[in-house]
Amino acid sequence: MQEGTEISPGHPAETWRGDVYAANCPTRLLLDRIADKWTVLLLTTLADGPMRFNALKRRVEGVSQKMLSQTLRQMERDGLAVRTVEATVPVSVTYAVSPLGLTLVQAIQPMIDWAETRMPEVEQAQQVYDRRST
Amino acid sequence: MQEGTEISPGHPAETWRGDVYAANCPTRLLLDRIADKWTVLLLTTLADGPMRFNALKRRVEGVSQKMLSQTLRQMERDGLAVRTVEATVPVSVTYAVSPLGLTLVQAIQPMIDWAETRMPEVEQAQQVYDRRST
DNA sequence: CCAGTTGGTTACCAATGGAAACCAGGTGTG
DNA sequence: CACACCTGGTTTCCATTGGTAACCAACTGG
Repeated sequence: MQEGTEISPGHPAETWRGDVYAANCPTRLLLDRIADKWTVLLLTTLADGPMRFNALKRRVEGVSQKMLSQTLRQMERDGLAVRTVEATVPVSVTYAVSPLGLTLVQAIQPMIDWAETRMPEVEQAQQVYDRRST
Repeated sequence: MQEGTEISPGHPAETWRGDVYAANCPTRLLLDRIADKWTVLLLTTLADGPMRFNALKRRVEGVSQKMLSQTLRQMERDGLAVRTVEATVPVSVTYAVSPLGLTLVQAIQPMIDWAETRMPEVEQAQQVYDRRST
């Protein structure tokens, strides 16, 4: 997830225009970064306001410390989140969404809304499918 | 991804209302299903029109046959895609987005649009980050 | 009869993710 | 001083996941 995510050099920009099919279109690149269990969750959580490392850990049920620090570092690298270290005692590290990250949160909001209204239909479809196939 | 994705029985529906934090809120459930490398890609590809198995494989660069069949089956179970077998020779299997799937495609469209316009900023952020930390 | 089409499944192996231990740096308590 | 405990991590180890490639079944056309 870290390596090989840069735009492959030598590919003219026009190659991918509109293709979700080509491996280097922007949608693929975006999915390479946010299509994991935690990034979207952390992004929306941070959208409610800046939060410290352990607060995030407590609030987002099920994140391991490892994935939390790993995902946050990646979000920082991608310019979606901002990490601030305050030299208090003990040291406190605060994470916040960047302006760019906020635009992504807004772009993802319709998907969240879809989940809230449509997930029951998905569950129902699963039940129908499972009953048919057993 | 197949097991443990059903709504945990015994959890009152009010538990998750609004919490992205709780493990059983609809957003988490949605992410459990679409936050992988292929589902979103296949969904948007199928949104252009129904397509046969091997056509999908050829068009979506990089999908293995295994993940293609696995992801399509899951999308069918979730009610997002419809699988149609025509008893021609050789047999032809066509996949299409369901009406429910189409509403999801529309819900993720803003995210796709974000990718098209904002990914350059992400790449720039990465370069700045990498230069700082080396 | 053999190659090639269709749409898969299976076996094997490398990479990813999660649980828990460990670490550094500092405070406060007995 | 020794010890427990807070902060925010990193490391280790193991289970699950995903990719590669081989195999399979059913049928056709040469």
